[in-house]
Amino acid sequence: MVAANRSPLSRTVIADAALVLIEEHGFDYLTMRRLGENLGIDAMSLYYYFDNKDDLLDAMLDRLYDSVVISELDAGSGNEFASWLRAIRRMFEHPAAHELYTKRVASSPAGPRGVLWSGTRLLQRGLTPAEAAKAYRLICSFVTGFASSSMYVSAIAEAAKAAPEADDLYVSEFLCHLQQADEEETFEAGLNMLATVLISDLATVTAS
Amino acid sequence: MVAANRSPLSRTVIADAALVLIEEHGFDYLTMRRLGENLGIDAMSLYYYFDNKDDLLDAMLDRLYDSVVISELDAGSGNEFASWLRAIRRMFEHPAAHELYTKRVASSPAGPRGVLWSGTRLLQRGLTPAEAAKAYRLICSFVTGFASSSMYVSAIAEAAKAAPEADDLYVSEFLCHLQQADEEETFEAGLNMLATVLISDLATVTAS
DNA sequence: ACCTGAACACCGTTCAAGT
DNA sequence: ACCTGAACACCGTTCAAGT
Repeated sequence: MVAANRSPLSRTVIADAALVLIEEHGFDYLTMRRLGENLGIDAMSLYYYFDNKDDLLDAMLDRLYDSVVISELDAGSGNEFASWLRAIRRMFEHPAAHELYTKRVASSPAGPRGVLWSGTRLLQRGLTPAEAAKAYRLICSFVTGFASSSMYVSAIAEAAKAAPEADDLYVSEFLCHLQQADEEETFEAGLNMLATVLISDLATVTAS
Repeated sequence: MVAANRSPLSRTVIADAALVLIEEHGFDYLTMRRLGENLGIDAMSLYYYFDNKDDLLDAMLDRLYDSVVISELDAGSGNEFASWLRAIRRMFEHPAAHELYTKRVASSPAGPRGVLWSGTRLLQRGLTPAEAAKAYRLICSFVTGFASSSMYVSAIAEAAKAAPEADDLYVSEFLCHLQQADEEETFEAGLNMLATVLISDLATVTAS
């Protein structure tokens, strides 16, 4: 019989608990010991479910990816690709996402899943494999880069205001716009640019 | 008199030594204790030069930025901005760059330096402050995102080959192209796209 | 099958003390 | 001014042992 005061444990349950822990206290708060305590078990019991901490991180990233695919796809609308990219951007708003992604995407099952999904969509749109690869590379760079830079542009712009160059009126206005700009609007502008150049007319970019 | 068997210490000398340590052994190898040993001093002496480890990391990122600006600028060629972006991409080839950038760019002096430099260039090209802010956001997203994804695309594509979807001929060709594509050529395609859309004709993207 | 507890080899950091 | 060494409060992980 399972103890009444806690749900039965599994890799998924533990990974989700770890994500919540980070939501509440930040990435560095997550330690095996604290996670164990939070789940009501000895920290070392976690090694029954995971080989090591990296294995846990991989599972966490995979859970984040799950939440994207399940919730966001309005499949068949003809624009699933764009809405998937928007969902990825939103995924990166989770305080764990960026660190998990850069550290573990190469080893988590989430990595292949993302590439295969995107690649398939691009090929369906009629791109050749070579074009699709180049398009994927540019799109993925923009989306992940945009998401990461979201986290610190505002702080950097704030710090830059103290520099002597910021006495210049245009420069200081530039910095203000950097802080106040609507993230979603800017992201859409980027998607727009990518769609225009890559999908309907990739050849002009491809031809070096 | 300074001991003959080592150069006099300073923040700069120590930060450079830390960068070398990472080049040789990877990011996680860098600990205060190992860095101290490597410099021939007690690890705790490092706290005479740095408030804490984050302070050291900030200094390291600033040193990486230094190497970019000094070496790469063919100023006055009319295309300093593009060559600066290329130099940033090359900076990210240093095994410490990505981790330092994402962790510390918000607090290192390198952050403001980069924003001010880029902003000034964009304004000189005749963009309004609002246009320059949007352009900076998109360019910065692409350049940093491209640099980070360079580190793992190939590994992800390799892993994806094992998935059942990769039995499809087009998909497997797509994955091969992803691994074999010339990084520099793809990066140039991205720069090209940004320059075309943002700098000579930003308005069409800006107008939502 | 699932969990515990002691133990090991590390961390970053503080502080009083040395030259 | 520059450096040391002991000490503190942590880490991740292993392993033999318990139920």
